[in-house]
Amino acid sequence: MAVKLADKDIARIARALAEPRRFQILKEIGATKGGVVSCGELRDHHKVTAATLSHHLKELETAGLVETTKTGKFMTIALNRGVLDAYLAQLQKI
Amino acid sequence: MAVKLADKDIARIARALAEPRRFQILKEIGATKGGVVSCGELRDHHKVTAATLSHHLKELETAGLVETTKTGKFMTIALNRGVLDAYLAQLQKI
DNA sequence: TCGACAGTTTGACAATTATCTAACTATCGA
DNA sequence: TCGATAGTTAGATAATTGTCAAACTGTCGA
Repeated sequence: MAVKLADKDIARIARALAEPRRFQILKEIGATKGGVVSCGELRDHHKVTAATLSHHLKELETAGLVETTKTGKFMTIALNRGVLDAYLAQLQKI
Repeated sequence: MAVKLADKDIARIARALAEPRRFQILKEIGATKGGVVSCGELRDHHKVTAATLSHHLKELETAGLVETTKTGKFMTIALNRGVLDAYLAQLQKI
């Protein structure tokens, strides 16, 4: 069974998902093979500044929905399916 | 298979769920037998004015997550599990 | 070492929204 | 019919947040 999320975790995840751009980003990551994407790829698909993108990624990361790893200059963002699934499991139980 | 939701529908549902009080209300409705609750019961559990509660119920209804029926002076709110499930199904596919 | 590049942080601004009060509509019982 | 009660609507306010520009940090190649 998945981890039980506290109410505040659920709220944070829900807020992260409620922003259309972040939802899109998440779908984009999930659609790639391996569930991994580079920051540059995201910038190509979203007409926002790097600052804005950075902000959104931080929201997703704080919510636990993605994990980022930095190798040298570049960053890769990976979907954390475990957290997403845990969130869905909680909603399922409503 | 559940109904396919448009992106804007998903966004609306996600926003409805992202508000802690609304999430709580939804859980409360779901916890009752039959998935139905009266407006007064909600007022007992939430320390907000009737106006605020009305606002939240409208958000949930617009999102399709609940359906309300008015009989005389009173209102009953029912969880619409179909919409919730459709939302979860979409997230599942990410 | 230096410049270019990837991403972050900070501060500001605009849009959204949760909340309240007050006034309103509608229904029921006396 | 009147008063009380259930819920809505409108307008105001405060908090949150998506966005940008500008300045910053860290890394690589020349």
